[in-house]
Amino acid sequence: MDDSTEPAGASELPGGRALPKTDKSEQTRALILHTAMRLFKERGYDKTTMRAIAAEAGVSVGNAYYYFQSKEFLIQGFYDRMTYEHAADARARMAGTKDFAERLEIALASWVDCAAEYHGFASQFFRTAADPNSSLSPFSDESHPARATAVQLFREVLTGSEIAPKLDAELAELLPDILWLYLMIVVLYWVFDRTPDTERTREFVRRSTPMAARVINLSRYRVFRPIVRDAKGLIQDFILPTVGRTAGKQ
Amino acid sequence: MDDSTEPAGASELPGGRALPKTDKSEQTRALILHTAMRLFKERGYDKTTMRAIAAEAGVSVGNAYYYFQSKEFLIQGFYDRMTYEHAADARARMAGTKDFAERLEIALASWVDCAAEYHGFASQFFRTAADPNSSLSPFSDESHPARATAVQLFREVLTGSEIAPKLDAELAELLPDILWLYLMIVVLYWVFDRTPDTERTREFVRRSTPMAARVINLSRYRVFRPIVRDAKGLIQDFILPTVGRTAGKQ
DNA sequence: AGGGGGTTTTGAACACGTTCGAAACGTTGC
DNA sequence: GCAACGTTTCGAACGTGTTCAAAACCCCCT
Repeated sequence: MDDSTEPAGASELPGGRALPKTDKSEQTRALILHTAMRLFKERGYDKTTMRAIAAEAGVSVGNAYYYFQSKEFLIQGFYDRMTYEHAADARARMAGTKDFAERLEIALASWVDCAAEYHGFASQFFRTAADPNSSLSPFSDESHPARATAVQLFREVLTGSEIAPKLDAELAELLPDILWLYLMIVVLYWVFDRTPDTERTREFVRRSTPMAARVINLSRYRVFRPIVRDAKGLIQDFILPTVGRTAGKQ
Repeated sequence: MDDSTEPAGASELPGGRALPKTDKSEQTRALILHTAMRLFKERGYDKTTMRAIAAEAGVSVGNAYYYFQSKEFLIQGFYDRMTYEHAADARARMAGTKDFAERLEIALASWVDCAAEYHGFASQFFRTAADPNSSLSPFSDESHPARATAVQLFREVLTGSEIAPKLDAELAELLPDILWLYLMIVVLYWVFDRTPDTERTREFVRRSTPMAARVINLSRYRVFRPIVRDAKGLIQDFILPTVGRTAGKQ
């Protein structure tokens, strides 16, 4: 419900964002971001002009650009925050559950819920996120913190479930990243979803998670060894490196 | 090597493009498109201004807009054409091959080859293609012809192979669309690929096609019945409808 | 009090996609 | 020849994202 007022430094990336010289500048920054998010929700991304944001926030256009490299960058802050909120919400919701499929479903459903209010303009900036050169791309270096947070969540989805100990260690290592990719697919589905309250995406999650869980479960059996080994190799060699290898770090 | 001079009507969609009143206007249209493509290749999409295109083509900006609804629409023509060329090239290349995995690999490798010269600016307009509201989206109605062409190609990849008759009929029905989705993943990979000559994507294709073929092969065995059935249901109910159901049409 | 240095803020100016009313052109019928 | 009408072409003007040099502000030092 309430946005605003960044976790203060939590999402301050040393690499790209504006330099926070710590004082009321942080307040201005928050004000601008807050105003922008409100207008985005009210009118959509494209229809919200930088001039409108500045005017509404009571600052000059130039000032907005002092804090945010570009209009797109206004989104990164919100993106980080949502990831963080999602992780917290998902953890809380799956606390009492041990079943892997259920945990996975909860984690994904939680994302859909957290993102719900932004669905209106999500597609408009999804375009930007799809640009490989954009720092908004989920694969970019700038998105690394958010990605790491999400991957960590999926690690917990796994380790908190009863199938965790039964899995091949190497596969268990890869799974969090793979599940994150799975989330990316759900996000893609969600962006394109035009049904009321994105009901179709929710249904998609309900239907697909048990199957995903089943596949992972089956991977333990002897018959599947060769194919699982190949799949692992493929993902390890071709997918994760491109995606910004989170695996193997801490 | 040579672009230009649209197949004359071949890619004229009744829905969206400019109305060709048949005469030298078609020539102007082609001139503009041709010039645009050249400049895109030379300088990239973003760095090519409409003014530059118009100037270079020796027409006014307004004239360019008379033929093309927007800068993005300049791309659709080329997109259609490439799809067409790809289908032709792939067919020729896999003519003598019966092995499914090989045919699949050829079809995908052919795409990478056909797209090679556009890789430079592909990522810049890929952004637009990722917008669900854009007609450039591979899932949009406007892209339906191109999609249908590609799906048809994959149908032939399948029917021309020796495993075709052994497959469950229902699955065989779905496979062309699924393989097209596979191509979309390759495209995604390719867009993000920064290696010289997109060598990594080529390697990805070489490595992933045999595995895909193996999975499809395995689907015939009894043990996998339930999971294959679920997967089929999932794709049929949730993926294809969203994607613009080509399946079931002729 | 007065400077000096960094930080923050400003708004005019720029570039580019796009629009639009009007002009030029071409064809057809007289 | 010319008038009428649809098609094509033009280019000035608009809206918007972004830049930049200068001003305002703030805090510390002397």
